[in-house]
Amino acid sequence: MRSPAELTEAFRAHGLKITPQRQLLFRLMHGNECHPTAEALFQTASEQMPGISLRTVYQTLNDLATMGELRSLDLGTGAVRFDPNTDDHHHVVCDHCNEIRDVYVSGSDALSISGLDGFAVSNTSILFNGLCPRCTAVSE
Amino acid sequence: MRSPAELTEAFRAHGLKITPQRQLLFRLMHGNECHPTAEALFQTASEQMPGISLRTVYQTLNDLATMGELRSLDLGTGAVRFDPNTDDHHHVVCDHCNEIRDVYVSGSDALSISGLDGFAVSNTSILFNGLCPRCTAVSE
DNA sequence: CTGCGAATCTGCACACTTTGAAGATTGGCA
DNA sequence: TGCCAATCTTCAAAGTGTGCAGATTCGCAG
Ligand SMILES: [Mn+2]
Ligand SMILES: [Mn+2]
Ligand SMILES: [Zn+2]
Ligand SMILES: [Zn+2]
Repeated sequence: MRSPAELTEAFRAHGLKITPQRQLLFRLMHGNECHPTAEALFQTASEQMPGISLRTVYQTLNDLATMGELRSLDLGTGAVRFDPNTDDHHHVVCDHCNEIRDVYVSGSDALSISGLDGFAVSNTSILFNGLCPRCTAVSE
Repeated sequence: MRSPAELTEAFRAHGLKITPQRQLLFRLMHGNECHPTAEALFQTASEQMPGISLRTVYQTLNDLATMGELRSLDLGTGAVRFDPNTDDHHHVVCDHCNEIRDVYVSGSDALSISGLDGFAVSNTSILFNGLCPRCTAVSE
């Protein structure tokens, strides 16, 4: 996802309005590495802008995802998560505390895969589940 | 997942009761390759047993999943899907009609992965998205 | 073959996430 | 400055899944 300044330019270029709500979300998402849910962003946003609505958070995040500025991820944690990192990468989820980290995988072209016959695959995602370092330490 | 007869035995052995509802679901799931949702199974079950409740379908499927007789899958299609195939395998989902097929992947030990440091990974799932043969044909 | 009691089933309420729709507000331009 | 389409807020509702209470029934003891 581009910087708040660049996004502001891009929005203007597309004839979209620059509202304080959008600018706030640009800032909150830029460089955000914690893969927040809309609800989590709403909480944070509400501190800086009391009265902002959850609906607007959803709307803006979905718009940004449609524009390709961020990815929306269903990692099986109940709510969709939003990721400004649009690199080709994957994720690992802690089954205990839901912490999420980026995972980079290479060499996947060496996999031998059967069952995709006839399918036009447009996306491949690898999801790792387990316990994060903290939760591993606690539970032993 | 084992056969309805074997499951009946296993249930008895665990002190669980054999009810017509459970037996019906044993039959509906055995060898079922379409990865149905609880709601879909409820529809089918209702034809053969009018009055069966959706709650019981959920309950029974979850019990079977807990026993390891079937896997519950979140493939991002909105509702959890149930799979009597407990082999180590993955899935491809058609983004247009939601058809799901099994995918077998080997050679994943040759992948080079970074970002899992400290995580105790207990499960890895690969999800392919795209268009099934039928939907590919239609949309061209 | 009964009858009992614990397990199960049903029906309903509710939590949670996300979206639809209508009316109020406002950014951007004339 | 004023207009108006775009945006925001608010509220209702769809869709999935679970908790709970009371009705039913399976499995066994007598
Ligand atoms: Mn990420
Ligand atoms: Mn499968
Ligand atoms: Zn953790
Ligand atoms: Zn299809």
